[in-house]
Amino acid sequence: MATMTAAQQRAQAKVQYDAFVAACPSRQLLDRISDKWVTLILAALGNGSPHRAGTDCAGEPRAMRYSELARLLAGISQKMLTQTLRSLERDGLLTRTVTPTVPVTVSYELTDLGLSLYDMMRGLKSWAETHMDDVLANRGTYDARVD
Amino acid sequence: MATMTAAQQRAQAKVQYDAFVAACPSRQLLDRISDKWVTLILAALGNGSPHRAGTDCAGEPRAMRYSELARLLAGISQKMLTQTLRSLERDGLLTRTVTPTVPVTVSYELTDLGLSLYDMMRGLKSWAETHMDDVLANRGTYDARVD
DNA sequence: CAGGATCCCGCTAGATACTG
DNA sequence: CAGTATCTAGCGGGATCCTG
Repeated sequence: MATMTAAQQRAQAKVQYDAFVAACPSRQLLDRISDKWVTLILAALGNGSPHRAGTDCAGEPRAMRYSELARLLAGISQKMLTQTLRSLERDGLLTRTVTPTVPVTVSYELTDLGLSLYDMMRGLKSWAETHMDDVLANRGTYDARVD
Repeated sequence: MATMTAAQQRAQAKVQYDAFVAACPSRQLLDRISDKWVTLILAALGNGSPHRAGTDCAGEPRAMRYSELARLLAGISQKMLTQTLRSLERDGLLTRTVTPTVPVTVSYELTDLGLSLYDMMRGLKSWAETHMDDVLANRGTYDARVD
């Protein structure tokens, strides 16, 4: 059993490190918002429509129905839409309201917490719009230098 | 060919939508920072060490060597470390300096752009620390309600 | 020391079909 | 209308081995 000292100890240290990283609030936040559809759903519910090319999103937060979201987020599959909405509901970022009409009507709306997250996303957005072209420019020159 | 109208048109709309989303600066930023190792490398170079449990990161930005980063980020594989550093260099977020000693010495340091991104990450971090416990609490009650 | 080259595996997004 | 169930392929990421 003397052979496990070196590699094994490193492996264990790694596990502990990973666990620590996973417990970090920033990491958890990133895991949540880095999901492609999460941000789009937030944007949809946050300003009444996902931002489109020309129109600079000027809507107000409002509730939306399942089918409305599905239409707005053109590329999403039913599975991912449902799954993402569920997880957001679970985290208290939005509310799911079922109205027992025939057929049933379900609507989704951001909570205060969800709105707060949406606001922070707009901060991200402004950083992105300020600096991403620099990044892309750097990327271009880097790629050109390789040839 | 009359059978392709419905499904096919939706498919095309989806492709265009996806392309639009991919071109969005916010999306590109998210794709970059949502990478697990990117944020950790940023944190490491940004304050002299990745934040640890007790010590509330109070270091200063400084250059680090490859092996130093590898030791600090205990869980990372060589492959991912190299790969991530390369992509960050490509984007102009850090510089890679080779000193032709024997054996070679390579050091990495954040650029101004990289520091700016690191600052924004700290904004994220503060949001996370303020609100993530709410999220986790909601998650707990939601799970309890299901039983 | 710093990194390139391969192989391989688990996860998950997506398509399809069905239902209360 | 608003989902659920199932199956599958693709790929990100890790482990391992090798080099200037």
